[in-house]
Amino acid sequence: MSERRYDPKAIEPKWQEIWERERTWEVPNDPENADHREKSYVLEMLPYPSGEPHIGHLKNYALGDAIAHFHRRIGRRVLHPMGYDAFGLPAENNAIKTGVHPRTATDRSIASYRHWFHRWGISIDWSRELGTHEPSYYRWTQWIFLKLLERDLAYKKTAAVNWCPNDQTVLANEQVIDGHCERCGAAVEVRQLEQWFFRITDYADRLLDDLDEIRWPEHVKAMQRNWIGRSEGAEVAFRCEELGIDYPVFTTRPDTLFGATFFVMAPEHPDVFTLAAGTEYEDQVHEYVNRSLTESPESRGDTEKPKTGVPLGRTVTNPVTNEQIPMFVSDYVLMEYGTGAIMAVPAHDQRDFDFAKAFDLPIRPVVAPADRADDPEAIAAEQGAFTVHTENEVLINSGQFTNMNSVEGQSAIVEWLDREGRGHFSVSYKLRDWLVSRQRYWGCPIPVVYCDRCGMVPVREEDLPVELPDIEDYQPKGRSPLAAAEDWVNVRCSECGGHARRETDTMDTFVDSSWYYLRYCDAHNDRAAWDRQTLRSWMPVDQYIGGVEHAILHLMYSRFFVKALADMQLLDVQEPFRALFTQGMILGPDGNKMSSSKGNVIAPSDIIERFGADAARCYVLFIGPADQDAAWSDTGIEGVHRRLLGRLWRLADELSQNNDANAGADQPANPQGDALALVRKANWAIDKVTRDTATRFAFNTALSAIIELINEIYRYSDADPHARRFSAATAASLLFPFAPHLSAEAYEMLTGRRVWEEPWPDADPEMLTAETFELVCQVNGKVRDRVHAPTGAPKEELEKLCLETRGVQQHLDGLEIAKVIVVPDKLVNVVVR
RNA sequence: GCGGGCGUGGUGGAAUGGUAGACACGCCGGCUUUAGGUGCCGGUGGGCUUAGCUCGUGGGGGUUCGACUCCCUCCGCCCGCACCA
Repeated sequence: MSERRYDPKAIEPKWQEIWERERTWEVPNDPENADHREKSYVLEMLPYPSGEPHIGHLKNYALGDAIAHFHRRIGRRVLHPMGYDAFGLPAENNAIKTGVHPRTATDRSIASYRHWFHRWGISIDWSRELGTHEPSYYRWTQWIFLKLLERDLAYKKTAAVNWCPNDQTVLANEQVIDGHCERCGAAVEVRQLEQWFFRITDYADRLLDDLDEIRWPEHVKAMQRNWIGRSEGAEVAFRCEELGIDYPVFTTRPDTLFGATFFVMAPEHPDVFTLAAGTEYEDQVHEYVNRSLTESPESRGDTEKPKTGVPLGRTVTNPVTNEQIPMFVSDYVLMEYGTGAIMAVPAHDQRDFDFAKAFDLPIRPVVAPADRADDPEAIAAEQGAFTVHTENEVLINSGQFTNMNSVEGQSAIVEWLDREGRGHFSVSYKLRDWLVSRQRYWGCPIPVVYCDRCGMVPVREEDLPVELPDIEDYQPKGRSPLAAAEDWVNVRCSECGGHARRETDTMDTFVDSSWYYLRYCDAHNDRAAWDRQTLRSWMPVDQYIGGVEHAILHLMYSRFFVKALADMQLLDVQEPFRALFTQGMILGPDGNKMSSSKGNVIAPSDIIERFGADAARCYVLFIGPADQDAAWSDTGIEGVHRRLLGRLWRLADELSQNNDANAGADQPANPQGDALALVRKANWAIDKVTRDTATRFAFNTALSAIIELINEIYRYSDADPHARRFSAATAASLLFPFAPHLSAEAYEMLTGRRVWEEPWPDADPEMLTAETFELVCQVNGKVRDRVHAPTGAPKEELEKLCLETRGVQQHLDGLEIAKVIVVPDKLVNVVVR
């Protein structure tokens, strides 16, 4: 007789075929909301198709799928689609190396990803599948670009931009990490180039404020707040009398204005040469500025290096003291923040202090702790008496503002400046406009042409898409490879019919992925990017799941898109992703990030081959809290394979052999003894798994509860088969979101029904409590005994039971009982002296 | 420097202010097996004078009848940002 055993290779394809054939996970659009079920849009970040999916993808989609399945079975109408972020540099770099068209390599990868998502049994509505590189998709990416252009939210300007010499393209600020290209790691250079930008800075305040409205992890919100970098302060004008020019500065500490003893400009400031012209420092300034501009952003940004700079040979007037203070140029002042010039307050700013020391400039304290305000000399004697902005500081050496606390002093000084016309309240941001043009081939063409006569002309909507032409040479040469496609570049102007040339830059791929979740809602619409009514029936995404690496880029850009499109009355939400879950990484068995160079890569295909998709999916969720990193363990997945899946399968196999007509799979009516204990355990598991899955995404503890239930069914091997069958069917039902194939198989064996068509089980409240419980008996907070007590017994009875126990008696010896705390149905604590 | 988070057995980790260590890995033992593996059952924080007692959640302090959990403080680690005025 051949041994019957759990065989995922037989089970998994069987169910995958059924789901495919019956299109089980497809969900129709319902713009009129005729279906009254609550909608739920569950979405994992779309993959970038490169090679084969890795273990991180498996975790991402196992997570999302568990949520999607759970939502379906609690009665929601679930949208769970899939697509591919298909434009981008890796495919293009591969094309340069191999000559294979990026589309060929990309489509091959997409086929692999699609294959594996099926093989993993992810419940996707495949009817909505899309790739951002398909003209039917990027036609609408171009349409959105034109909408932004119409609203002046897309614009072109010459600016100092980050240039990656290796990838031969510009990069967005967000794509520069420590002065290096986030993609290839080459040191980034600064170049003056004409580029396309999206005006995301217009949305800075709304992007900041609306973070309060969404359920996102605190650290992701913190990163976005940090990146937007809003600071409140004042803009103050410092006048250079010799040239008769006002130079505004931004400061967050206008209360320290009396301590501004010098003035510093960024090397990029357009006026530094004008200012230095004719002074003794003219040559030195030229030399210093040229050196600064050629220095790498990385070494310039080094906060450890000593302060350097050159005097400009001019002075400006401090508007409150009327003193003439000297002007300098120094590379610690950044052109891109504030006004590119600062007032320097060396007594209260470390950087200004360092500069003052290097150049022997006066350091004048103007803020002091309240208890030392009468001793300005002592404060002045202390080097670097830096302060923080609190209610406990007062202004000193500050004219009419002296003795005010620094908070009221700040507003008083700003009001005074305002009255005098020397300054005003102001807000500054770190956020810069989003640079979206790239000098590369494999991206969405920017839909504008440059007419010899009319200048820049947007492509007409009816002429979209501007299709990406095939080219011979993908090699970037400092301009887009598209520029060489002469047939494509040269066109007739849609305005005047004259000669025009196409824009040859393509868009940053983050533009493509900033709106894909909108397209899923109405994926086949060929008259519009989406129907507003249809969009309203699905948006926003109720649960978004992905890696934290997209905390700023993708998640900020998508929020900007939605707000801009909402302002154009094209959609009806203000935020794309109502809730966000950031999954932790799966590390190699050695605890390091997986990389082929370390040789610690676990390939999903091997794992699926050895243990099956269900085991792989359960293991990555069982390994630890899903938002935490965790190291892969081969023995760990074996445990899930054997102790969870194998044991459940054997139970189903054993119990389904029993054809006793009485042994149905529904909850037995009046269980007694072991059967009762088992039925209680099953209901406990229902309650536990439901709460862990619905509210906290604690899949690790949900799976633990299912394992406990299965262990219990084994332990009660002699219990009434009906109770065992019910418990096993319950385990299968609860396991379905995590291990859909085995669960479907086991559930069918036990009940003859399809588990995904069953509602999520409800715990029977009667079965969640027993008639007795174990009363914990404490003396002074220490457990001294335990005793069985009737559930719901009055406090007096519990107190009496506790005091009678031997363990408690032994610790009461000769002591006086001061107090007795009773927690009903739980414990009694006797406080003695 | 600023912001976010973390610190519990040999390991991954459990624990609405109420029995610390669920569940799993590993290890030990038993049964089944010709054997190995599989399977099933049991044990497994440290110490001690072991019916029990005692110590124990990074260190110190506090609140509380009771603290892994709340507050203060120090130490250590991880992540993000960073001459941002």
